Parts: sequence; C-alpha cells; structure tokens
Amino acid sequence: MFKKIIIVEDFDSIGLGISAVIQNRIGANEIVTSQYCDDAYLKIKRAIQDSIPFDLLITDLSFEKDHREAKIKGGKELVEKLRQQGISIPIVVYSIEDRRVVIKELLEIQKVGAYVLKGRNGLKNLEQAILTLTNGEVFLSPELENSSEKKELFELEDFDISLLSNLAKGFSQNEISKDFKLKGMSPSSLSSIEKRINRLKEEFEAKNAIQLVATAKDLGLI
Amino acid sequence: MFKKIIIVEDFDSIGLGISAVIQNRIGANEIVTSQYCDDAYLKIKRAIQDSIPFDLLITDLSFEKDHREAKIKGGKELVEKLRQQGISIPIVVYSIEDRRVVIKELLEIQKVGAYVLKGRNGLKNLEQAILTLTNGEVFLSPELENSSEKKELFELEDFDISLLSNLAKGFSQNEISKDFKLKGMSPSSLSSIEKRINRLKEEFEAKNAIQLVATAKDLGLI
DNA sequence: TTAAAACCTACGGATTTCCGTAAGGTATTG
DNA sequence: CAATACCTTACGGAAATCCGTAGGTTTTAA
Repeated sequence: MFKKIIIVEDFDSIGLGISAVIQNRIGANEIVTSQYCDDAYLKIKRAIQDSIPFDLLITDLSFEKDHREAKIKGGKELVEKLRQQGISIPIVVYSIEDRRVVIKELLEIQKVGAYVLKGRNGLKNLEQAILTLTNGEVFLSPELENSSEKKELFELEDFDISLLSNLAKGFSQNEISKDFKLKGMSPSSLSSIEKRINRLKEEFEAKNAIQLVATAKDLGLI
Repeated sequence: MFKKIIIVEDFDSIGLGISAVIQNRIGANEIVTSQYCDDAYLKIKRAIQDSIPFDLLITDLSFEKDHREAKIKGGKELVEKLRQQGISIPIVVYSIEDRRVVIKELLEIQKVGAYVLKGRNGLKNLEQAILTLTNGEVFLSPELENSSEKKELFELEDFDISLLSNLAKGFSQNEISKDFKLKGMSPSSLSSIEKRINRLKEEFEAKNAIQLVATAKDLGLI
C-alpha cells in the first residue's frame, strides 16, 4: 500500500480531483501536490535525502507555460530525469496524451508502472491503476488496451508536431531547417523537412502547407 | 447565494475538483453533476417543471465523444438551447477555450454570467466568479481581461473571411481568383487576392499565409 | 552476414507566393 | 471641375514551395 504520494499536475481542478480520490479510496496518509515539475523534482530529491521518500508519483505529462521559467517542461522530462538519477519510485502517468509512441517509451524504457488516460472515467481508472500497481503489476488504460492496432495506422511523432507548430508560427522551411540544425535535431535538412511535410500532406489529404496547418489546428494537434 | 447547482463536465477528475470547491467554499446544499450535455439538459428542464429549478449552471464547452450518441455535442450548444427556450438560469462557463470570438458570443449574446479559463488557478477563479455572479456582476478570467484586444478591432468583411477559408481549404491564390471570377465577385483578380492577403498578413502580424490562416483559426474567424 | 528496406541528404526544374511598381477607373471633396 | 484618395488590375523579378530523381547511410529482416 502506498502511504506517501506526490501528485504533479498543473490544473488545480484536476489536482484537487485526484487528491480527493486518493484520500477517500486509497487511504494514503500523506499527499503532496505540485503544480510545477521543477518543484516536484526538488521535493522528491529532498524526501530521499531526508530518508522519508515518496512511495508513489502520479504525474501529468503536459504543463502550461506561465511567468515562472521552467527547467523541466513536462512530465516526460521529469520521469526521464528521475530515472537517470537511478530513482526507481513507482510512477503513474495521468495524461490526455494517447499517442502510442509516447506511451510505449514511458512504459518500456522508463518503466512507468501505469499509464492512465484522462477522460470520462479517468479517476476510476486511476484508482484501479494504483491498486494494480500495489500488486506489482503494470496497468494500462482500457481505452488503449483493445484498439492497439487500429489507431496505429498513423501516429505523429514529436518531430511532426514540432514541424507543424513551427509552420504555424510562420517560419519558412529553410528557417525550420536551420533551427533544427542549431538544436542538433535529426533530420534537419531542408530536403527532409520538405519530405516530412509532404508525408503529412498525404496523410491529411492536404493540397498544400496552408491546408495542412489548418487541419492540424482543427484536429487540435497544435 | 446559489443553493442548487448543476455541474456539466465530462472528465471525472475535473468534475470532482469543481464539486469539492463548491461544497467547501460556496456552501451550496445541492450539487448535481453530469458528464453529458443531453443529461444535463433533461435535468434542468425537469427541475423547472417540478418547480425546483437550479440556481446556477457550471459547464464545460468541449466534450469527448464516446459510445453514447449525443444530441447536444458541447457546452455552447447546451447554452444556446437553454436560452432559446427562454431559460435564463445564471451560467458559468469553465473551459480551456480561449478564443475571443467564442467567448464574446457567450458573454454578449448568450448572456453567460462568467467565463473562467481552466488552468493553474482555474478553481480559484471559478470560486471568485461565483461570488461575483452572486452580486449580479459579470466575471471574466483575469488571463483574458488585460491582454490586447487589438486584433478584434479590425473588422473583417465577408470577402476576407471567404478568402481565409478558401486558403484553409488548400486552394491556391490563382484558384481562388478564378473561383471568384466565376461567382462574379469583386475584386477577383490574382493581384487583388494577393493584395488583400497582404493586408491581412500585416493586420495579424503574420509572416506568411500559413501563419495567417493559423491565427485566423486561433481567433475562431474560420 | 548480407540483401532489402527505410531514411537522410542533395540537387534541379516547375510552380506558386511574395513584393514592389505602375496604369486606369471610380468615388470623394473642396 | 479638378485634385485627391482609394481600389482594381497588370506585370516582373526574387524568394519560397512543390515535386521528382538520386546517392549515401542506417535499420531491419532473412
């Protein structure tokens, strides 16, 4: 049973909802919440140093930017940083992110114990996830379990998202290429940028980059 | 003071968070929650018929689709339907939607009493919104208050909107020109199309047509 | 281990967009 | 009426895109 739990979630409404469920249904006796990944990281490290470590981390993936400058920008980075430091705390990811690539990496490489999709029954699944985790088993949201093959037709990588948002910001393909080169990303050549945009255009049946970005907006991808 | 409140929100985590705040801070003595707009609509109608109407409606805007077929697909439709029926219940919209056009319509046409943006301090703002509403005043999330309304000053003609949506549909400037010529619209020359796009680009500070269409989408113009 | 597939990169030509200039037409105003 | 402003259209060169080809490298699979 998990006694000491830390929750990392930027939206206060969701954080409060999670807290309530944990308190009423799981029976932890110490719940700490944090709206910033940086804070959460420090708290986790500190707790280990003080020999009163957390038993469980529940974290969101995406965090809104605000006035505070953030070193750790999202839940994925937080998890990666913890694992790099050899911290093997059990982790539940609670996010709206449904792309298999992302989820797969978290489960298989970062050894996250549970992946719960936010949604109508997100909290029910979260509760189930924690119980499953108590038995040392891995939990995956039911929405993801069954339809694993259908949706896998086409999934956007972070690269594609980055590409699309750069386009939406008005950068030319050349500028994007140079920017990617600066950041050491791969691929970064103008030709590859073109190719990738082309692939996306085919995928979304867009005649040109304008329509592509427009449909990406419609689908909420960017 | 609002005594009987209905909350419409698809995500259980957020719904629970709202409930908790209402219960602890507002002191309503009857809170009903609903994860579907259709259900909420029926409950509101029924309560009126039974002469025990709700004092306040708190609703999200976007709702995820699931197996249930939904007649009312989102909070905006729900509000519209209620107002059409002459139901003047005070309404708080609690949503992540930050497009001015949408918000403006809800406030000015549908006479929604408060618009609260989900976010880090969403619940704090929600609480404040309800208190403000109690005094009969209108509440708008602080993130929305200050930021520039410059972009809204500029009134777009139907021509511009048509132009923008044609661009978003993937038509080239040449195609648009020919199409306008066919429809007998004026202006229709390629040169004029270019000029107009240029003006729009300046107006919206867009570097190219892609960014232009992207911001038009953001603003909800198309 | 090797062959095939997939991927990144480069290049060139056709097309489209971008941007400045300019001519003609119409409405406004003094 | 003339001067002016504004709008529509046309044109041309520069820049960016679209699209096909092709060579080299990495990954995958037999």
